[in-house]
Amino acid sequence: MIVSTAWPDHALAALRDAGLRSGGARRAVVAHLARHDCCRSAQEIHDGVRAEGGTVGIASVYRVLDTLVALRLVQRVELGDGVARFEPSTSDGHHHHHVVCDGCGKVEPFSDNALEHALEGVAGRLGFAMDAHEVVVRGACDTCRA
Amino acid sequence: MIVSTAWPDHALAALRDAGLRSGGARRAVVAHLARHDCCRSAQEIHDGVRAEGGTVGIASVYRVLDTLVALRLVQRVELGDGVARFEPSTSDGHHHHHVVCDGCGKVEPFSDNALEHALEGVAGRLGFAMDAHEVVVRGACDTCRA
DNA sequence: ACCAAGACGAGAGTCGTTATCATCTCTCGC
DNA sequence: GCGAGAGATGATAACGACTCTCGTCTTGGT
Repeated sequence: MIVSTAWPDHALAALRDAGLRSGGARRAVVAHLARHDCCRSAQEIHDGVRAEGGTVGIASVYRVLDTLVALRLVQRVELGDGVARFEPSTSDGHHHHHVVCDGCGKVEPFSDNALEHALEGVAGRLGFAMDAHEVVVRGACDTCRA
Repeated sequence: MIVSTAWPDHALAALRDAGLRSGGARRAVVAHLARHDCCRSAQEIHDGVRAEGGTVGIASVYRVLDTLVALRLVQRVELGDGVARFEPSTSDGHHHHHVVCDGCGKVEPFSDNALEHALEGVAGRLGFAMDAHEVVVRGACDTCRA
């Protein structure tokens, strides 16, 4: 779950390797994502960067996120509230999923090997070359249930 | 995967049990869902009902779907394209998930016991009372890969 | 420093979804 | 069956997330 501290460098290097230039918006979005490694919406990123003095446009945020997703540097996450969220994807293939509490809206990450194995089995059985998957568990957290 | 042929009756009965009335829009949406048991968007339902001579408003479709989801008669599914889809949820607890082909957009349902067990294990470990979960597998189907 | 390609920001536009409100209809008590 | 009121419906306006467009600015190579 820990995003390597080298992630922003890795991401910027990958952008360059892809033949893309280094612009202010890209740097700002990458830096912001690196500081908040779980589930940031485009709006949150936009506001966050602005709060730190940057002047990125919301369009640029979406553009940068699009690029990062295409390069598999960022994973898009949909929690069912109509807002796409984004988080850095680690290069070592280790990733996590999310539980959402219907009561308080709290989001918590988790990872589970049995789950990953089951998904690989399913993909193989169906003749799919799985290159991504998303799991969202919904329920009531212990405090909301009390 | 097979939706019981009794689903529409079950759904209408559940609506009544919840103290709700039987209006034309509810019957039309339930009937349409029963005929297409996998992944229908609100727009598709609206168009489908209209094509059959009904006169439901799009607002009513969303309202009815909202009600059905709240009563757990219908499951909301997000495949990542910004459109919410809906399908009947069987009363016996048996449900399915979806694989989406990034190449041709084909959607296929699947179900897997190991996956369900893994999810239950995760929820228990986190202290969550899981009452729903959604899994989307993304990849290339065998024809798109060839 | 110059220049072309590319990146950027602002704002308009698109589209799925939700809220509003006046009208209609179902259900219950008579 | 009938009337009344609560609830359901449909058209439309409003909303919000996201995308497109376009003119300007920056980057990186020369």
